[in-house]
Amino acid sequence: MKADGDTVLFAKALADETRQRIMALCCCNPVSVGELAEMMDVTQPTVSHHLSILRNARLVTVERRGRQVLYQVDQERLAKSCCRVAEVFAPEHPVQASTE
Amino acid sequence: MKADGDTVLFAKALADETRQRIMALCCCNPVSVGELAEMMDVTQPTVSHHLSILRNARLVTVERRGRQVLYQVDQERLAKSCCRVAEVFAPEHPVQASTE
DNA sequence: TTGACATATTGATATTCTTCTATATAATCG
DNA sequence: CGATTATATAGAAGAATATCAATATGTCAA
Repeated sequence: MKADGDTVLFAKALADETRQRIMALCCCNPVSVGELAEMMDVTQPTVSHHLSILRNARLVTVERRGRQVLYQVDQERLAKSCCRVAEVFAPEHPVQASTE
Repeated sequence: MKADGDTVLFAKALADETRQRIMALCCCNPVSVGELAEMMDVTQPTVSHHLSILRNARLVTVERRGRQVLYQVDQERLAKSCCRVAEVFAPEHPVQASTE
């Protein structure tokens, strides 16, 4: 398997401490933007900005609930991206089964 | 498993197209800095700079051979880092066995 | 429709990162 | 040692990114 833009997009989306904190907070249940901003020491626009990057990399799912917008990590997608990175850069390492 | 600086360091090291190309070129056999620079359209200092970042994240191993320095992806370390990311941010996803 | 609330977008600023040229360090050979 | 080759480091310029305040957009309730 060869590298392509996907692996770069994925790594860039992951390559920020604030984004990783956001992802840790909404890895296992939907969380609103406001809740995220409140739990972290950054402003709401900053959270929105990071969420848009995560959305772009398809690492989160979005669900509107009234006036709130709930975000949650797309665990399957994230796990697949991780596997893909391993397949590309560590192809000889004994590893989980590929999905292709 | 909780996130820590390691996952950020790992993602940042991976988050550059040039570095991913370097890693693809030396994923499966040792390659010298000069060879890398020649195969890519960047200068030798640029390659050295990126290699130092990869070294810092322990994603490559280094071996001196005469005056050349050979770099190679540490596949085991890379695969483990990938698994760790999946464990942290997709803990509920059915996945490869953890090493701890 | 108006007012209140939740999120997204804009624009500005500061920081971080990538890349280059120039130079230093390290190793080998005559 | 001095010359040559290979890699690393330093310093600077430009691009990309993170963050904030201000504001726009969208949604609900009265």
